Amino acid sequence: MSPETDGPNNWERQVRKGWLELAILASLWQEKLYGLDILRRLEDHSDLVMAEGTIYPILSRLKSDGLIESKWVESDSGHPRKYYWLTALGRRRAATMARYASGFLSHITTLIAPLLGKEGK
Amino acid sequence: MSPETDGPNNWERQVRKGWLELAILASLWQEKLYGLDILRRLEDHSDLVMAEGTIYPILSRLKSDGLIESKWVESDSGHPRKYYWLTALGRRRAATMARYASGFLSHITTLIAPLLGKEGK
DNA sequence: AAACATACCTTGTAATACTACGTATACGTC
DNA sequence: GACGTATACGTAGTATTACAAGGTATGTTT
Repeated sequence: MSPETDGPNNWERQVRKGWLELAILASLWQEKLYGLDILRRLEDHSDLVMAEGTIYPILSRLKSDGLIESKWVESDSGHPRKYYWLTALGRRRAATMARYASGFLSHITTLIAPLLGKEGK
Repeated sequence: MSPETDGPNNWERQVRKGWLELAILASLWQEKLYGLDILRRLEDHSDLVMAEGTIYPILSRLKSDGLIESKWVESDSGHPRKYYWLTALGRRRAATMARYASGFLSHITTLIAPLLGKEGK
């Protein structure tokens, strides 16, 4: 067992937290998607893995905040799906969040740069 | 009042969360610092503003995890200060976290890139 | 010795996401 | 047409994180 694995990925989880809302809005930037689809895409393309019990409450919150809208759609392969898309407000908010996040990412990048060089392993 | 300021900076807070531990470890990478000093430096150089009630519990946690050590030091300008520095384990952990964070930052950057271009204001 | 400044610390609370479970619809197969 | 399975959505309870608000201790200034 790796010596670094004892308190195992608590901090990984911590760092991933808080980005889910923005990630969901970003997923809907170009296309309408349904819940599990958003989840799978983020899992495939990003490091953002979230449980079903996580995404649905967030989608509810986003909807009640007026950032997204939804509609039930019958599916070819059985079982209906609830598709979501951005409202005008949601689109503006997503862009604003992205700009803020971008600045934040720069700060963090600068902050941790020294720790990425040679490291006395 | 800006039209975007209604649900005000909940999401900003959200995005900042989770990075505090790494930010504190990064602050201690080169030098020993005391609590309020860490807080002020992060406020000046990064976007990471945290309350006193936030930093001390984190410092306690980091210490009980064996990532940092501390020592009281008398100050010239009155009132003693508690200086913190990284342990060997803390240094390894900080480097590991930084590598993980770096990868994560890339994913997020890619994810939000489309939202940063021209935006239908 | 009273007022102020610095620094550290603690208690209670709100928000976020997770685990675990429950519900609904449709398909296949016998 | 009943049963098992797969897909998709949803909820209740819980743990963690950070914050707001307040408290303690030391030293300086007047």
